[in-house]
Amino acid sequence: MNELSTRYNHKEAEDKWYKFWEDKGYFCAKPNPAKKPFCIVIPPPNVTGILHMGHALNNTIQDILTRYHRLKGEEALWMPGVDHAGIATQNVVEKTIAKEGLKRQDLGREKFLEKVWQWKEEYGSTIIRQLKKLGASCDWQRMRFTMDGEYSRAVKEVFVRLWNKGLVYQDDKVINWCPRCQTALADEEAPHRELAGNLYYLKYPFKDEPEKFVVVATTRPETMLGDTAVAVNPKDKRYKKLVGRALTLPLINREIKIIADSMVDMKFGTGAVKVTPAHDPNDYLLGKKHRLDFINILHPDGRLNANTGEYNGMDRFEAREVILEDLKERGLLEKIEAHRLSAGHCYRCHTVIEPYLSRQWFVKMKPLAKPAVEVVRKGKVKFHPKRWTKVYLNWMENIQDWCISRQIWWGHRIPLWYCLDCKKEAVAVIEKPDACRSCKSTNLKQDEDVLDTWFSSWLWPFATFYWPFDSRQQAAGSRQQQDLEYFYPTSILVTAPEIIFFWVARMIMAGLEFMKDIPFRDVYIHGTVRDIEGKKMSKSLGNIIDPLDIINQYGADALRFSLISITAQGQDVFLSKERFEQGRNFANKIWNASRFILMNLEPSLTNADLCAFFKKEDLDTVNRWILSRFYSTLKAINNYLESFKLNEAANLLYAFFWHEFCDWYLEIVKADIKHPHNQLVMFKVLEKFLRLIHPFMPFISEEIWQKIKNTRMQGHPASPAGPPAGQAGGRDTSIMTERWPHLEEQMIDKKLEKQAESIFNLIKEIRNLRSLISVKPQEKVLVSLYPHSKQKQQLVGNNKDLVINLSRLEGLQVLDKSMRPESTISSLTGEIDIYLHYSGLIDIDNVRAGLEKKLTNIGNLIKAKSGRIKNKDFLKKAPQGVVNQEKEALVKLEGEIKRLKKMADELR
RNA sequence: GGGCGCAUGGCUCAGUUGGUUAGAGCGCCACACUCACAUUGUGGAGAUCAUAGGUUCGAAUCCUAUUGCGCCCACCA
Repeated sequence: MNELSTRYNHKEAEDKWYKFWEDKGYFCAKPNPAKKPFCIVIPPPNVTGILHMGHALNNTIQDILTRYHRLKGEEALWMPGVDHAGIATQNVVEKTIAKEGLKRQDLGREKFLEKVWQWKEEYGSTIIRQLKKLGASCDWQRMRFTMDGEYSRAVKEVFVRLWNKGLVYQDDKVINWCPRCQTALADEEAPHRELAGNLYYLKYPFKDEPEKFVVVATTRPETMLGDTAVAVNPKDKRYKKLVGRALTLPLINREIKIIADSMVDMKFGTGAVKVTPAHDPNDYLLGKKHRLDFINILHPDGRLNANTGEYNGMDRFEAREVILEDLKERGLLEKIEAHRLSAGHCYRCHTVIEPYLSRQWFVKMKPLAKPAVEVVRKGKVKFHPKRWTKVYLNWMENIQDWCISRQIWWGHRIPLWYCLDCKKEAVAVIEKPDACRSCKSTNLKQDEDVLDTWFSSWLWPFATFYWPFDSRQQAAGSRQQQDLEYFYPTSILVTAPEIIFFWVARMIMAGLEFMKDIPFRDVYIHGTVRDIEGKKMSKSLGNIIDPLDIINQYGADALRFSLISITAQGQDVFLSKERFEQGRNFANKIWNASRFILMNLEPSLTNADLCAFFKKEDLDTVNRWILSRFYSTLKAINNYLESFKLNEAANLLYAFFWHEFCDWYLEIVKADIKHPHNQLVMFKVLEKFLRLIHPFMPFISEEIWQKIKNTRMQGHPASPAGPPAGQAGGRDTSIMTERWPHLEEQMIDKKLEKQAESIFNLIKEIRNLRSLISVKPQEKVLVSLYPHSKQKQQLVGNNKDLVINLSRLEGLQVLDKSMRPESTISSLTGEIDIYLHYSGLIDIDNVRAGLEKKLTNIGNLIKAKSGRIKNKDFLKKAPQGVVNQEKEALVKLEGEIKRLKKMADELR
C-alpha cells in the first residue's frame, strides 16, 4: 500500500470492479428458502433513454437498498429491464428515416417495424451501459424488454382476460389527439399547460334576421366550422326568448339552433357558447344530450378536412388566422380579448393536442380501482412520504376509463380479430384463430391499433417473471413459477411523483386483478432533480448536468454519495456541479485514511490477531470510545435505512468517518500506532465502516476491501461471520459477499462518549486560546488546568498525554486550587479552568474582545434561564428532569460568569 | 377553482414524538504543507428559524391567517 497514490483514482477502480462483480455473478439472485427475499423491479427506462440526473438519483436509491439488503443476508433481486416506449421510440425512428426522405407509410408496417428493431439492437442498450457505470447491481441475466415474446404474451393474455370479463369496450368519444404523433392519448398523456391566447367574440347572425346576431366567445375560432348549435343557460334572461331560434353559421352557412342547457356558465364570455360536439369533450356531451350532429373537421394530421369547404387542407393554426380574417371582412368578428387558457400537450412531442371524436378502445377502470383503493387505505401498500397517499386515493376515486388504443405501429398489436366475411363481432384471442367461429371463413384481419405502452408496463412486477405460465413453457415454467412465488410481492418500488398515475396506480390494479396480491409493499417517491435555480433540467433550457460527465470527472461513488446526501426524503433536489466535490472529497478521505492504516499495520500481526475476539474491558479508553461511537452510528444507520432516510444515513456515515474516526481517533492513535489495541481497533473499524459505506459507495469500498484482503487477510475475511457458504475465500471474495455488521449493543457506552467529548472540548479550548494570542501551530506551550471535580481531575489525569499531543503542549500542570498563574490567559467556561502560559507580548485587545463576547452570551443565557426557573408554572408543569436540567445549567453558568468577570477585572 | 410542497446564517439544505447555547456541506476570514490526505488540517466570523396571531410552563417544531416561490389536479368555451 505504500506505493499507492495520495489520491483515489476512481477511473482505475470502477470498471475493474464492476466487471469482477458481474463475472462472479454477485448480482444474481435465486429463490432460497433459507433466506428472506428482497426484490425491487426497476422502473424500466425507455429504450430511447439516455441517463440523466433523474435516473441517476432513482437508480442510486434502488442500488443502495438492494446492496444493503444483500449485505444483510437477504436474497436480493433487482430486476432490470427496458420499456419499448411506443410513441417515443416510433418518433425517434421516424426521425432517422426522415433523413432518407422516408415516412413510415412509405416503408409499410412490417418494414418499418424491422427498422425499429434494428434501431433497438443498435442503440437500445445505451442506458443499460450507463446504469452499469453508475454501479447498479441489477441481475442482468434477468434483463427484460416489454416487447419480448413472453412479455408480449402476458400483455395479450391480460387484454383477453379483461375482454372476457367485459371490461374492454369500444366507443366513439372525444379523446386527446396528437396531430403530430397522429394517435389517441390517454388523459394522463396530455397534461395541461397554460398558454397565452385570445378569447375571440364571433357574431352568428339569425337566419331570419341576418342583421341581428348572437355573440359567442371562443379560444379556438377554427372549430366554428364544426359547430352544430349555440347553447345558453335556460335561466339566462338575456337569451330566454331566443332558445329554439335558428342561426346561420357564418362562412359555411349551416343552419344551427339555439339550445338551452344548464351546463352553460352565464358568467363566462357572453353567456352563449358555440357547440362543437366533435371537438370538445363538453360539447360532445351536449351533442349527445340534444341529438346534435357531430361534424369532424380535422384530418388526423391537424389539417382541416373536406367538411370545411374552402378551408380543406389548411393547417389548424393557419386556418385560424384565415378564418378570423374572413370573419372580420364580413363584420362578424366583434372583438378579441387577451386570455390565458390551458390546453393539453402531447407528453411525447409537446404539440398542442386536439380534442377529437374517434372510435377507440377503453378499459373500464372503476372495478379495477376499487380493490386498489382498499389496499392503500388499509396500509398494505404504503407511500413514502405519506402525503402521496392522498394524491393517489384522490385520483383513484375519480378515475376515468382508460383509452388504450394507439394509432401507431410500434407496440403490442391489439389481439382482436375480425372476420372480413361475416363481419360479426371481434374475437379476442392470444393466437391468430384459424377460422371465424361463425362462418368458418379464414379471411381474418387483426385490429390495426396497438396498445398503450403503459398497458404493458402495468404488468411489470409479475410479467418480468414470465407470468403467465402456460403449458408450452412448462419445462422452464416450473422454475420461473418458483421465482415469481418467491419474489412476489416485491418489496419496494422507487419512482418519481409524475409516474404515480401512469404506472404505480395501474401496477397496483394489475397486481390485484391478475396476481390477486399487491405488487409491492412500499412505494418510495423521490423528488425531481432541478438545477440550482429550481428549474427542471431540460435540454431546451441548457441546464443539464450530465451524470456521465460527473462520473468521469469525480467518480460514480462521488456522484452517488453527493446525490443521496442532499436528497431529503421526497424533497426536490437542487443541483450544481460543485455539489459533487463533496462526494469526491469524501472518497479521497476514505482512501487516505485507509492508506494510512494499511501503511501502519504491523506486518507481524497475524490475521488471527486482527480477527481476534476481544473484550471491551481489555481495551483502553480511546479504543472503547471509537467502538462505542461506531456501534452508536451503526444503530442509527440501521434505523435510517429501514425508514428510507438515506440522506440521514449518508450524512451520518460521513460525519462519523471524517470527524470522529479521522479527525480524532486516528490523530490520537498516531502517537502510539504500534500498540496492539490501536492496531486491532483501527483495522476493525475501517473494515466494518467499508461494509456500511458499500451500498452508497460500492467501488471505493471494494477497492480498499480488496487491498485489505490482499495485504492482511489472505482469504480469511475479517468479519466474524466468515465466508458465505460455497465461497472458498481468496481471490473470489468481495465486500459484496460480506455481511452487514452486527449491532453489538454492549459496545455502546454513552458515559464514555460523554467523557471523550469533554476531553475533546478541553483540547479545542486550548487550541482556541492558542489562536487567540496567535501561537504558531508548531510552537509548544505550557498549560495549567484546574478541574472542578474529582471525576474531571481523574479524567484529565488519565488523558494527560492525549491532551499534550493534540494541543501541542510542552507541559501540562494540574492545579490543586482555583488560581490564575502569572502570565496566562484563561478559558473558564467549562468544568475545567484552563490557563495558557505565554511569554513576551500578546495582543490583549483580542483576548478582551473574546471575553466580552462570552460575557454577553452567558449573561443572556442566565437571564433566560433564571426567568424560566422563577416561573411557577414552569416548576409545576414541566417534567422534573427538565427542571433539574435547567437548575443545574444555571448554577454552572453563574459560576462561569463569576470567573469570567474576575478575569475581565484582571485584564484591565 | 381545488389539493400539495417549500420559506432556517452568503448559497444549498438537515432538524426524529414541542425541552440545554438551532446543525451540516459549500462559500468567507486567519494560520499551517516534517508527520495518510491542500480533494488537507486547526481556529474563527456569520441565523431575531418568511410575517401576524394563537395553544403551551416552554414553539424552528403544533393550530389559524397572511405573503412569496414551486408543483399537481380540474370540462369553464
